[in-house]
Amino acid sequence: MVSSANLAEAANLNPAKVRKDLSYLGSNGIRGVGYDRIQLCYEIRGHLGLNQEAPVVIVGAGNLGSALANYGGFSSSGFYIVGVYDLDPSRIGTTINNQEIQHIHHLEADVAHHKVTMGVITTPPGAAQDTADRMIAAGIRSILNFAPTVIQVPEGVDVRRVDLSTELQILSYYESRRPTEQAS
Amino acid sequence: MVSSANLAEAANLNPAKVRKDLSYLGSNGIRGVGYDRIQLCYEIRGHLGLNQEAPVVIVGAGNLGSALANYGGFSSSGFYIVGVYDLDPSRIGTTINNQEIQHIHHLEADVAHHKVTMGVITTPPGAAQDTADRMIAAGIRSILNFAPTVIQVPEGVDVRRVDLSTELQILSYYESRRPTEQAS
DNA sequence: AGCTGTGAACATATTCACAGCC
DNA sequence: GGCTGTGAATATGTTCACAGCT
Repeated sequence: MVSSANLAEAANLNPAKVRKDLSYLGSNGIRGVGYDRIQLCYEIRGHLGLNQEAPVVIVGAGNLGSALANYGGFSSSGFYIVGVYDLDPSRIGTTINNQEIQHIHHLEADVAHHKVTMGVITTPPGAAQDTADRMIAAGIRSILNFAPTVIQVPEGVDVRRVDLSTELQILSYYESRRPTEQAS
Repeated sequence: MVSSANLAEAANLNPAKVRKDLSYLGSNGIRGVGYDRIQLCYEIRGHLGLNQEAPVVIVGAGNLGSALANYGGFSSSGFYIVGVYDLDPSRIGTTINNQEIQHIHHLEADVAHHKVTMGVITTPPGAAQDTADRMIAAGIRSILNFAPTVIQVPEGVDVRRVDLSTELQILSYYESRRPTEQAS
């Protein structure tokens, strides 16, 4: 069992906020006792839609694509990597994390067969738009774009662009605002 | 020149919010006209601390470390990569993006010499804590941790943990909430 | 005329504080 | 006794609306 005070401390939050937020998932705490960890995890994962495995494809088997295919948290968060695709013949047929890299022309059939709705773009910037077009034509409706390019998509397709340098900028912002530690 | 209405449209925001936010940087718009793009960029970059180059080190020259070292936006956002470090002899001496990968034992001297305050951890999870300890001992005060591990740091050191699967989870959440498109 | 800067109005988020249950 | 669930109180964030400058 875990109390709202425990959770609040771990997350640097106010206990009342923890309780109020959890109450939106339906009341699953026990008064005088706290929350059951197992049930709570299940409840939260359910609300986030992580209890059923979602199939994804990764296009671009460079360093970033390989890193994602290997990323432990990726598969453990309820995602199932249907395939990793590339154009470069020297990469095709090699394996990353037991995934054989496929030629991009396998994309359409795989997406259809596994009913894939989400795609990850880890290509060089120049290839990102073409990749997105191809994904969308194949039936993908949600795209995670790691390429440093803004891609155009039709109405109804959802894109999230992730810029890896943003986090460093945030860190740097706090770093630049530190009170200068000076001997007095 | 660009108006708050232009910016608001591009960012999917209310014009008043744009104006209010920009007003916190000091009033640099011209009434009846708008904001000067050049000056605005300069002003914003200045406030974010991106006008001076900040030195960073990357420890872990695997796929993710390599991807970061190559990442265009990384260096163009005002960061200067002092060095990329690893333990694996087969990686040391190879180059990524004109950076020769160094043995980790060069870390301390490089951090001191370039007055590095920020470090990026892209090691396997098992090595993350040791890496952090070593960075902190060398004088680093802000750490960006891509390894899927929670690391312990002393008071006064700032850590940001980045989980690459979080963005996919967010995308997946919206995907799961889509109104089901059904022929009527 | 057209757009900024900003107080006032409104909306949303967080915290308090306590009744209710175990 | 101890912890949840939640209305009421407070704090924060957003938008309106308009005076004031160019």
